[in-house]
Order: sequence, then structure tokens, then C-alpha cells
Amino acid sequence: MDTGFYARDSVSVAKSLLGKLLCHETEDGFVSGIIVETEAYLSENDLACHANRGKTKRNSTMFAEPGKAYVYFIYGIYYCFNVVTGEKDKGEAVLVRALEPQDGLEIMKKNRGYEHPLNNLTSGPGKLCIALAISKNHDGHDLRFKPLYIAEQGLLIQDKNIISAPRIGISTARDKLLRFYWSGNEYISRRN
DNA sequence: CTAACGATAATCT
DNA sequence: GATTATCGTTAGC
Repeated sequence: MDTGFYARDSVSVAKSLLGKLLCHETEDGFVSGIIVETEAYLSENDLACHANRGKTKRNSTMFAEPGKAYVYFIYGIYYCFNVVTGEKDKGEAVLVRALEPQDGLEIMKKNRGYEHPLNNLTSGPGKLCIALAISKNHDGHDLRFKPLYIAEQGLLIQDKNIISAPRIGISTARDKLLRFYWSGNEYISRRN
């Protein structure tokens, strides 16, 4: 995907990311998964957004060029993978919450420690970072280039099939429906 | 099946 | 000192 894809309003990008392929060429081999669940974090009137209270050391990547990866550490254990969206310096991003495992299943299982069925391999923001070997090193990486990038998968999700729901794990702005997935998908992080 | 909780650290108040 | 864009385990139906 080129920069123009990411430099649109963040809600549109969050919806169009559904069905795209997140790819990572790791030292162990190629791993990928279809994006099945996203959440948008906006700069205006969104208290749940990390960038809401201005630019800090942690969230500085959110203010970089659209199309870059914003990876942060949370709960002392996990990473979350986001894509910077909208205009540069606005501080908006889309969180990738879940994938349908595609390539490199054995590598992903190894990274996650085996014993996981497919629908529990990458069904959560922390889980997919472990499975795809995404870490703080990738914060600020330009997603147009290898080893970490997003590709067209030829899977078009119709807007009428996209479900909007409250975002997960936040205590503020619960009224905003900025979590997106499609009905009948087996790989999302949580069923409603 | 669902609900509660601890791990563990950066960031904020 | 409290909170957090989480997950796996454990306890309780």
C-alpha cells in the first residue's frame, strides 16, 4: 500500500485495512495474516487516544508520517501494533486487533509457544505481535518497505458488511463506535 | 461456559 | 500511587 492509502481520514483507513495482508519477513521465515479487526483512534474529541494530551516520548510516532508503524509496550508485558493514519502531526492511528493466520503457521505457533488453535493464534493485539515477532524495534518503521509491510490480498470487504462496535479495554469514550470487523469472522479478538 | 485476577512497566497525577 | 488500546490462568457456576 502507498502513502495515499494511509493519508485519508482514519475511520476510512480502519475500514479499508480489513481484508489486507499484514506481512513480516522474520529471521525464521515469512509470516502473514489477514487483518480482520481494527480500531480507530482520533485526534479530535477522543479521550481514549494516546495522543489526546499532546506529544510525548511514548506517542511521538503517532505524529509522524501516515503509513508508519506505531508500536508501544503495555501492561508491562505486551506490544500493540498500530498504523499511523490521517495527516502528519495530527496524532491519529489505527490499532490492528486481530488477524486470520495465513503464511508461516509453524513459525507463529513456535513464537506463541504451540498448543494454540488457529482462532487463538493472532486473535488479539498482544497475541498478534508475539506471533508475527513485532516489537518495539518496529516503532517508526515505514510500512511501505520490507521486512514489515501491508499488502493487497484481493479480499474486498463491503461497507455494508462491516460492523461498528465500542472499542475494547478503554474506560473513556465508550460511546464511540470505532472498532471494526465483519460478521461471521472466526478470528476476531472477542465476540459480542 | 463466564468472571476475576495477577504479571509487570511506562506514563500520568 | 493509580492507571493502562492485554492475556493466560484459575475459580466458580
